[in-house]
Amino acid sequence: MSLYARYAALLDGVLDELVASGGLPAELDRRNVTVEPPRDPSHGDLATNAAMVLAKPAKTNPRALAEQLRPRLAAMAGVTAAEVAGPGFINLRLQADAWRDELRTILGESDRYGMSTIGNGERVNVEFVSANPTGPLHMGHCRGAVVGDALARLLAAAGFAVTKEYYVNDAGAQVDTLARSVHLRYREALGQDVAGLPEGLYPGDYLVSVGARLAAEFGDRYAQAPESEWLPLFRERAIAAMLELIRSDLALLGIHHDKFASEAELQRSGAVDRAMQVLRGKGLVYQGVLERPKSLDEQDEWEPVELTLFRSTAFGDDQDRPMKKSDGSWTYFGSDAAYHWQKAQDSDDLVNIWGADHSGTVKRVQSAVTALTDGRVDLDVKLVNMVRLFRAGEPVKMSKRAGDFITLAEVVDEVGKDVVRFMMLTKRADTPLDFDFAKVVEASKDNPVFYVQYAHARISSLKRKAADAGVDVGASADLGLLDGEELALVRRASQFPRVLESAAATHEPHRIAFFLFDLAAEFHALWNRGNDDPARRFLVENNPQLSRARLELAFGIGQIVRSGLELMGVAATEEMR
RNA sequence: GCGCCCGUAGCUCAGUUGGAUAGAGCGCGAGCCUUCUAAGCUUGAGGUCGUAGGUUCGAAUCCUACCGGGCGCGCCA
Repeated sequence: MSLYARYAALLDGVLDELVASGGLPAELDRRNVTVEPPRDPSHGDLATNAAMVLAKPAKTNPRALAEQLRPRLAAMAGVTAAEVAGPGFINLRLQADAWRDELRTILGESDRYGMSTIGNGERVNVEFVSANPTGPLHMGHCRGAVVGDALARLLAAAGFAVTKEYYVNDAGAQVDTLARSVHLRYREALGQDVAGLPEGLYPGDYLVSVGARLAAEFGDRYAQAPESEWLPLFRERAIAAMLELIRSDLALLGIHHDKFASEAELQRSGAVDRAMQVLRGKGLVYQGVLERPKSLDEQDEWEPVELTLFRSTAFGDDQDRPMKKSDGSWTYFGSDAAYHWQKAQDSDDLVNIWGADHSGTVKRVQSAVTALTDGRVDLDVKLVNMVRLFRAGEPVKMSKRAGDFITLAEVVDEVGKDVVRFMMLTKRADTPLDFDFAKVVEASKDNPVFYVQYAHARISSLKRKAADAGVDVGASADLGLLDGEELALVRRASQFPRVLESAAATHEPHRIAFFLFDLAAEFHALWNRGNDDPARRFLVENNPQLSRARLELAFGIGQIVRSGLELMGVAATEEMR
């Protein structure tokens, strides 16, 4: 258990005592009571806002309550001083040994340190990527893939039971286009002159081998046949091939989904019908005509048509949304509503990672989830903004036509999985991100990937060099030899559990990257002292005891860096090359 | 016109889900180093947190209204 959690529990006990002795009313809401490291280290090791939060419901003022709490907190184990400060904070100073104990805890718990149980085993479904199965993944998908996977790792580390899911949009018009594109490649493979690519078909070379395989299997059987004879077959084969391609692209990033859910299968199973019946039973489905869209110009044509609508306005959406088209087939939203209902069957909470261009559809799906689960399940949609690609400062030009885009595989091939993953997490998901092929592999302090990896490599180098310095890493260490400056690094590292919990709770994996950068910076600063003063090095010549203690410190920091990188899905390097 | 997101140092961005004197990197200024603990180090300046109100012990954070930017807004996916 981390030090912060331990003192939070102790504080809770003190509040219980105060309630028992009549100093505080019972039944106070303590949820907002925190035990945190003060921003300013001169304020001590820990600070609590208990007096400020509880004063009003206890019908007293913060300073008075703080004075009441102060002696009791000062008497807690390991506390050397408690002072009331500012508007009613209580600052605690701990024995220096408290941080030495925390270092022992880090080393003892190793990769379990910081793992949390706040998830309480709740089932969370994280749906991400879900790109249409019509081609390889490109950079537009990359960020969502990394953010989703990192979030899944975070939630698992925070004690949630996580399912990673991919929704395969294999029921719309796009997969028919895919099938026709493959049919063209199939005829091409048979030696027919297809005379250029018709408008609207997918041009990518990745379909050539799919067509060739079909030619090898079926010969010219479908070359002249009417579309109705080959379309379903070609569609099925093409989708399977594209999913294989997508899976291998994701594998390049170390990403593996637990479940691939098919939209077509969902429709065939009748689940979409059932979802609509449920909504109809709640009076939320009706036949109606939508207003003319506001985005249309005066001269644009528009025919009012009666449609099957879901009353999403009852849940805060701007307008009701069609579930069925006028031809009787399902809209994308109709399927999606049922799909989310399906996910909600065995989930307590849902998370979707979507491109920011889908922001307009969030509310209708949330409305459907609320309606179908009677509010039991919450859907959080994380919107992921675009990645702008640069080469040494120059924007990489990409035209949508002719399949001229940078694929995920190309990027991973050029800079490596770990660099891609780390960079995708260096900004909040909902803001645009610049990705410069030159900068992300630069070996300098400006490059956060390098900077964090470098810290870990330095620590790993100590392991290799210890023997040369006559230090036995197996021997016991006297952590009493660590000074305040060194213990400050432990203080920083010990915030890892709190960072993990907040990142998991807010669904914001980038917080881990920022924490690791700060920790690495503080570590490098301490390391650099050794440049001027050899006595400040981690391995001190002719002083195995001191070296031993400092090694423990370094290894503890290394453990946190490793754990953090693991959450991001980034390998910790042992050596820089 | 409506909805969502964003607005924090010259630039790119964090900000512990309402806490104390708002942080980091780049850039800029000033020193230092020329090394094998390597791909520099130390330090300084730089802010009406878009604007104006409100909520309260306390607001960059929550509410309202404006200003500015992005995305979206037929039965597409």
